[in-house]
Amino acid sequence: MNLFFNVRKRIISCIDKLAASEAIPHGLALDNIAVEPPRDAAHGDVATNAAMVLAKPAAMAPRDLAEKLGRLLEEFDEVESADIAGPGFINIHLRLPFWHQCLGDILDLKNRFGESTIGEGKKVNIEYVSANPTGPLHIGHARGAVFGDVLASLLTKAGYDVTREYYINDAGAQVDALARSAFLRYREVLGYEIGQIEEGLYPGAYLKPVGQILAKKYKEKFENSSESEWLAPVRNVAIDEMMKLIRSDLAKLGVEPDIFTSERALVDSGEVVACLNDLDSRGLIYEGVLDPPKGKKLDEWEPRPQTLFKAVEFGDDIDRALKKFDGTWTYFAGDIAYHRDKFNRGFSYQIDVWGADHGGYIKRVQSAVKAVTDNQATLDVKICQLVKLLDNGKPIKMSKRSGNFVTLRALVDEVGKDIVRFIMLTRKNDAPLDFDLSSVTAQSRDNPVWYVQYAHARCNSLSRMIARQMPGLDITYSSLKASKFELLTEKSEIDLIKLMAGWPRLIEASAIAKEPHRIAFYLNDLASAFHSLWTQGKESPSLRFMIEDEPELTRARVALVCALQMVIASGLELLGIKPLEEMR
RNA sequence: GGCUCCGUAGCUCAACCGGAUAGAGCACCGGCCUUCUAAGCCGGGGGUUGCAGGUUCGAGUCCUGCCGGAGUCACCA
Repeated sequence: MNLFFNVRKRIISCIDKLAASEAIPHGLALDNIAVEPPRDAAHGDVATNAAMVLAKPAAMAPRDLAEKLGRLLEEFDEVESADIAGPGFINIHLRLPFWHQCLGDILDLKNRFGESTIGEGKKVNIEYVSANPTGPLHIGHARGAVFGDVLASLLTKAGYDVTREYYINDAGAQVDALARSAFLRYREVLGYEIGQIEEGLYPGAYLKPVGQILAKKYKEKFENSSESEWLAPVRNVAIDEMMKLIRSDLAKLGVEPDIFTSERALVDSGEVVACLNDLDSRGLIYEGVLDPPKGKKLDEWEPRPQTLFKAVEFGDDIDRALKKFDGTWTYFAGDIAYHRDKFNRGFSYQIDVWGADHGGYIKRVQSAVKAVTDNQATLDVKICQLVKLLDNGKPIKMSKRSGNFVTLRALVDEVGKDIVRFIMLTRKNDAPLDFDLSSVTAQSRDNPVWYVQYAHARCNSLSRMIARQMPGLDITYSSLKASKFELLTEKSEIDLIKLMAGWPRLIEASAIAKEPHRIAFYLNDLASAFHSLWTQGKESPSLRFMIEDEPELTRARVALVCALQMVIASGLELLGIKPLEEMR
């Protein structure tokens, strides 16, 4: 399905032939042979460095080897020419019928076009968002949510068996602070004056409904009781309510994790203790004193003995604490157990999506994963950089402390989920992203969402036009599939097919690199090629899609547009975006 | 100071696990609307890929050292 993969097979068969004829040695390493589109389309459809890679081990001059390979490649029907260029590249031009066949394949496969098997059904766990259950999600979470969700779709399309997971940090001091904040709201409902909410608690109004739920559930039960009595029950209610809130925020964005795992449940079930006992039995835990960090902040440093994990043995910079001063587990201790738990659930391939502020935590967790799975698991961590929210070029100020920050919900209500999703993927994940509220809804070339949707809608507008102007022409799906593709001979038409033919390769490359943003960029390219072709019809009537006295040519061109629409739609589908049928 | 990420056209960014003459958009200049949505398209100028070395047939991409920016730095999550 991936044409570059197919050409690669051809090339390797040619290498085998050369080896069989003793022209080159047997068993040369083929791993470094690249088969890819040349940067400059004038160089051909497919280029390979095979001759350059093999030249040295074959003890031949690259160009001589290229010559031999090229001649053999030209024996294949679909190969028009195989030219030698530069230091020994082989540039392959494919014949028109090959591209016409591609178009037919796309129409046959519909939105399954682009599916790949490189994942080989391997289980992958993608953990993303994983925000503290202490309040509504904000705009920064939106990026991680979209990134993780689309990465999951992408890997699914590439043949992996993907599980989307959300880790609930419901065991630390933060949720105790949440409980205390909710308790204040509870007292507020009971008629007490709560005054200024103290530093360190959550002042947001979103906890008022939780206060009411508590009041309804417990009446005056905790009115005069001590914290040790009310903390746990209030905390449970508050966490439940926050998770409901978070789940509905995510759902608004079209994000629905497959499973939610609770940190507290891991602690309560003894998983954390079991995990650390295991490390301890292997001599990887000790009581020790860390050196102070070099450079800054020397003043507040006090050397203290702590329970430490030998992270250095597994690649981290220093050993890491497992217990806090009060004797409870650190977040890290829970995280070790959590990643081990994922491994025990069958995920030897794990991906975590984190915010930029957690970058310093990567080595630590990776070292733990190595230790705890005996190097049997791979953990990739993808970092999403900050999102800067702007309005007409001016930054919108946000402060989480005051409870005054732009929520994900408010953002989605303002511009819509599809736009949020697309814009979040208009930058590489590790680059900062500007999100300008005023420009993302603009209907112009510089708004990529609009531009891609417009291309999709334009495809429909062609069908409508045909129905009106050429009512006798059958452009049902089955008729389009049977149309005469050989009538498509214009360069720009074939170029469009070539671009579409690159979709499977793009999926695979994006999946390997774990870079879903490439899909958004590709869709932009596709849209651009189509808009260009469309406008060419203005100047050259022969290039129009609809030509009334040439029904067969028109049908073939509609088939081309139909295929394009399918590819755009399946790309948008991958991004979790609904393609628009018409622009309004 | 340690670690991580980033540094590409005036601006915002691409560049497919090392490939050929580094590409788009915006802005600027010049064209294209009785005709499928001009909400668009075409053309032009614009670069020592932060600097200096190294690895090799070949480096924006890999390695080392600097410069500049962001994040982070026992015990929080």
